[in-house]
This record gives sequence, structure tokens and C-alpha cells, in this order.
Amino acid sequence: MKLKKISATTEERIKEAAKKVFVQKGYSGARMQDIANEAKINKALLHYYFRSKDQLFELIFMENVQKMMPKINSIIDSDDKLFDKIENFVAEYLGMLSENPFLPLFVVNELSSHPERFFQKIAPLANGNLKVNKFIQQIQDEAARGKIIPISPVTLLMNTISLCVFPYLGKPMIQFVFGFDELQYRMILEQRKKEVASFIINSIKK
Amino acid sequence: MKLKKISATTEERIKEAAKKVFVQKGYSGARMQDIANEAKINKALLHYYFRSKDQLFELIFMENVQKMMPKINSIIDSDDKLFDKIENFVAEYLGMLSENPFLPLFVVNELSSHPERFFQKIAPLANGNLKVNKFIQQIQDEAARGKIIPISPVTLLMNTISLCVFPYLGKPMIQFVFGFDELQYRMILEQRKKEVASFIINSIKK
DNA sequence: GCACTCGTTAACCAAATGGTTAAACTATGA
DNA sequence: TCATAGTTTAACCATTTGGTTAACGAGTGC
Repeated sequence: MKLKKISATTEERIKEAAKKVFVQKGYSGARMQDIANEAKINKALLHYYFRSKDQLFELIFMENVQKMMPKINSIIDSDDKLFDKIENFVAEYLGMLSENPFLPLFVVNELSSHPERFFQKIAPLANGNLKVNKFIQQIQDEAARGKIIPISPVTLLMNTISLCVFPYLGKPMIQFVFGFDELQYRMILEQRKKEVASFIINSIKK
Repeated sequence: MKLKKISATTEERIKEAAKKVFVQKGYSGARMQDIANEAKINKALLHYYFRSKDQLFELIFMENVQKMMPKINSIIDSDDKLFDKIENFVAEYLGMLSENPFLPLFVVNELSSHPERFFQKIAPLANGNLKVNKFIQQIQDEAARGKIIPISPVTLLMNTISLCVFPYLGKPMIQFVFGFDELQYRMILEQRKKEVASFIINSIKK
């Protein structure tokens, strides 16, 4: 009861190790032994803290997804002007991604292989849902007022997310095509923080 | 020796089954038994035709990647004008994707988890490499002539690929965010064939 | 010092899984 | 019809893997 700090540290170490291994190898590719090794503990201790692989995975997954949702929501649901909002969204989103570069692949994979697990656990949380309504309304208004070209809000949002996320998903492919090494690619990603928003705004501006 | 047709059919059935299962569950998620079931054959027959899981996977993977490469190359390396080329590229690429909607996730996953397997086998093939040089030159020329805004060729190409591929990778996520069912999403993807090129051209046009 | 609790470990277990083997089946050509 | 070669299967094997157990250890309160 006293050395709570130590046990908390162990739990944290496990979580970090689990995130690293899951994200790198995917659910079925990840071995409990890998995670134990990574956390430098006995495998049985994993099950002591987190009963099963399933539960451990779900915890890691949910913790990370839930960390992202509110941030995105707060921007997309703000009262900023459209162009500002796009800039903020891109900046915030790319910032988050550069701190969690492997999260997209993790999420996309999990969502593809076990959609039900996600829908059942995340969907019920009201705050889990993205609040896109205001954003959609805003785009329609701007188009009606002739400030931007007519564009389906869905298209615009999909394009924005695509431009932000894909470079993280397709990193190895892009590196291969262009022959970038790690450092070069990191610079490309850094540069995109400036480019992406204006690319989008350019394409809808009248 | 005579009933080659039957054995070819079996082999084909296995390949199709393998592609389906691998693409759906990923390498480590896929079970040889799943593939056997899918192909309606005995598991031992899998090993009779394709010695091991590794070899079967690699074959499926390579066959599919190699099917895509030449198509993309022929467009990107053509002598069309830039805007035409962008339109052709997007049309061809999205067409191919709509015929192989799960391929992107498959490729991205394999490339992320076993990059070496890919680099060693694909990279040596000269035609495996995308021929981006002419395309890059073209963008630089158009920018110099003031026909388009100055944009890094890498950025433009990355953005183009992002806008094409991401909707397939992020399908479940996007479906979830917007609440699309299968049919609606298929329509969205269909619509993008018209939208994406003009979105890109808009964003670089002067 | 002693019992008690929590954290940790080595050893173990059962199920799953990739892969093998030997036998059976089928068509063919001599 | 019979030997042969290719195809298919059921049964089997070894290893991997998630998960359990029982015991040990260290700190705590009495």
C-alpha cells in the first residue's frame, strides 16, 4: 500500500510497452511475451495487472482514441471562421499525429478487423462521436454566400482528414517511392504543417 | 497431366481464398485453416501447392503489387499535360482501388510490419520503382511558367495519393463519423472519381 | 517476531496453429 | 488391367501462445 509509486510505475511500464508492441505489430502480431520483455517483467505479471490480452488491448486502444476525440471536437465544433478553423484543425491534428505517429495505423487496423468492438464501446459514449454538424452547416453557409466554391461538406472533411492522416499510414510506401530516409521524411511531415491548410483553402477559395 | 484444368482451378481457388483472408485479417491474423475453409479444401493441400504460409503470402502480395505498378507508371510517365495527367492518374488509380478496395490496407500493413521483405523483393525490380522523375520535372516547369502556383512536386504527389487512397484505408472510421452505411459509402467513393481531380487542380491553379 | 497483503516469478497447462506423413483416390497411358 | 503420377485427405506432430498456479518475497501493522 505504501510503495504505490512502484506498482504504478510497473503498470505504466506495461501500458507503454503494450502500446508500443500493439501499435508496431497489430493485435494478432503482438505476443504477450513481447510486451512482457519490453516492460522487463514476467509474463504472468501482465495477467496480474490486465486479465487478458483482449482486455489489455482494448484498454490501450480506448485510452488512445479517447485522448484524440475531445481535441478534434473542440476545434471542429468551435465558432472560428471556416478558413481559421481549417488551419486550426490541420495544425492541431498534425501536431497530435506527430506525437503519435503510429496511432493511425493502429486505429485503422483495429477498426477494420473488429469494427463491432469499436462501435459497441465507443459509439455509446456521446462524447465519442465527432461533432461535425456545426462544421457542415458552416461549409454550406459559406458556399451559399459565395465565399467558397460549392463543395459537399463530406468531401471537404474527408479530403482534410486524408491529407493529414495518409502520410502517417503510407509512410513506408512513400519513403520507398521517393527514396526518403527517416530524417528527410520527418522534415516532409514537418513541412506539411504549413502546406496542408493552404492546399485545402486554395482548392475551395473563389 | 490431363486434368490440369482441375488442378489449376484448385490453385486458383486457393489464391483467391488466400487473398481474401490475408487482406481481411492481415498476415498474422490469417489462419491456414481459414484459407483452406474458404477454398473448400483440406489444409494439407495448401502446403502441397504452396509450401508455407510465408511463401503463399509473399506470392499473393507480390502478384497484387506488381499488378498495380505498371498501370500507375504508364500514366505518371506519359506525355500528357499536367492537368490531364492528374485527371488520368486519379481516374485510373481510383478505378483500380474500387476493384481492389482492401489492397491499400493490405499493402500498408505489410510494408509497416515487414518493410525488409518488401524492399528486398520489389526494389531490385527496375519496373517496381515508380517513375516519378518526368512528373516531377513537369510540375517544376509548369510552376516556372507561372501556370500553377509554386508547389513542391513531392507535396503534390503525396496529396494526390492521399486523396485517392485514404478513403479506402479509413473507410470504417469515416463511416462511423458520418454514419454512412455500405451503400452510401460506395456512392461517396464513386462520386470522388469526379471530385478529387478538380479538387487538386483547383488548389494549384493560378 | 508474526501474520497478512500485495507484487513478482518460475513452472506448468491446454488450445491453437503451421507443417508433415502416409495412405487413398483418380485419371491416364501402355 | 495395371503401373504410374498427380491430387486429396485424415491423422499426427512440434512449437507457439495465452493463460494459470503455487510458491516466494518484501513491506506493514500488530
